[in-house]
Amino acid sequence: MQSEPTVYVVDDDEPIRDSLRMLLRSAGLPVETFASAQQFLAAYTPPAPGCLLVDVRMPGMSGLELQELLAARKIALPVIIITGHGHVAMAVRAMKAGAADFVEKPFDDELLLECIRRTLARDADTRRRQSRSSESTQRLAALTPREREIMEHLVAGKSNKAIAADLGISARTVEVHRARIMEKLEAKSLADVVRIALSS
Amino acid sequence: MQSEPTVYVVDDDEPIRDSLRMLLRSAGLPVETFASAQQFLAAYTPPAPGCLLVDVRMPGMSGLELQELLAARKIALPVIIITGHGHVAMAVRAMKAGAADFVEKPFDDELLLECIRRTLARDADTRRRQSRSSESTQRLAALTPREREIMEHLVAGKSNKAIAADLGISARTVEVHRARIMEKLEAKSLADVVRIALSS
DNA sequence: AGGTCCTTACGTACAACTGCGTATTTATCC
DNA sequence: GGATAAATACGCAGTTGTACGTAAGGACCT
Repeated sequence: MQSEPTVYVVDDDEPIRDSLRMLLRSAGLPVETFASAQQFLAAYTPPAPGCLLVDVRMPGMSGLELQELLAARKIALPVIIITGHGHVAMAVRAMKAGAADFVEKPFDDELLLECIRRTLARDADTRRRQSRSSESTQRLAALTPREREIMEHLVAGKSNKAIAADLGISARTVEVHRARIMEKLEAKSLADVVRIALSS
Repeated sequence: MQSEPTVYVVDDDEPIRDSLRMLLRSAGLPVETFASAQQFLAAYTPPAPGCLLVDVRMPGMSGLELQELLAARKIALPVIIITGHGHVAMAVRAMKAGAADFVEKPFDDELLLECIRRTLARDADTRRRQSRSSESTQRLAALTPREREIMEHLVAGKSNKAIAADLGISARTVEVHRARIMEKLEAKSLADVVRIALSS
């Protein structure tokens, strides 16, 4: 069960949270608001799609720290940084750290919405791509160590005979493993196997 | 013959050009300076490696415009933007447009050097990766239309027979094409063909 | 007229796929 | 402890797929 793409707003200033919630809701976007990075982290269950709208200056964990923490945990939720007193160095740092955008307060409602929509669209796109590759990863995980070993030889372009010689086993055994690999990967041809092995 | 990675400095202010040239030369980095974007464009021969150090505010073409022009021409030279009077929106725009960094004047010499070294290192890395993929592209370009068509069927996992049936030709012809494909791509196995076809 | 491309047949040799049968080891569950 | 499943291993035989040498014809472009 995967949830709907949601805009997660994290800001310690309640009036701002409320106004953002109104703005986003009126634009038809699902919103959840949090008063701190900790609250957000407690509630967010990866890898729910959407994007994060976070203020830089907050008691406890700052927006930039939250961004870095998500990156360290390999959570690919795009982050839009909002700031009241931003300067260039901070913006550059955030963007280099992978922020989707960096917006100064006071912001124009329409521009912010536009920016959020673009970010959500890119996130959806990224997730579509990743779901395909994670499907490959899952199938690969179903292989036994021996099968994986033989698959690597296959992808390297070796013949069954050569693999058998390399591993000191009979060609027949390689064939059996090969058949199992094709079955587990749902591959109908060697080309499929190579594609799946490379796409993980 | 490929040139050495060079730092291309573009700034209309001569004292700054000179001081940057001194700084970079003393750091052992090859430098070329230009007074305008046009001068740089006239002298730069893609895809020479290195990085571009460019001021935002210049008569004629601005640094940001130059950056966009390079992107439009698909010239992958990393760009470091320098500015005297930058603001956050400009920095964000430059970074979103793919700038490697965005530095405010007056800058710290050591920090700038560090930033340039990182950018050069990343550029060298990117070029290594791309040279491998462009090798594939070149080989693929040597295929005739018919060979390319058959290669696509092969990569899709079809057998010679199936391809022959699809194209309404004899299996032997497919074999001949297949052999030519392997030869031109310098592939020793079907797995190699798939890899090359996917890596382009 | 020569070059490249696309096409084909015959025959030989090797490689791969499949079904069927067998066997050992290890892990897991009752 | 015994049953069961999964992983690993091997052989034979038959069918299908692939590789390659040789030889050669038609289309098209320069």
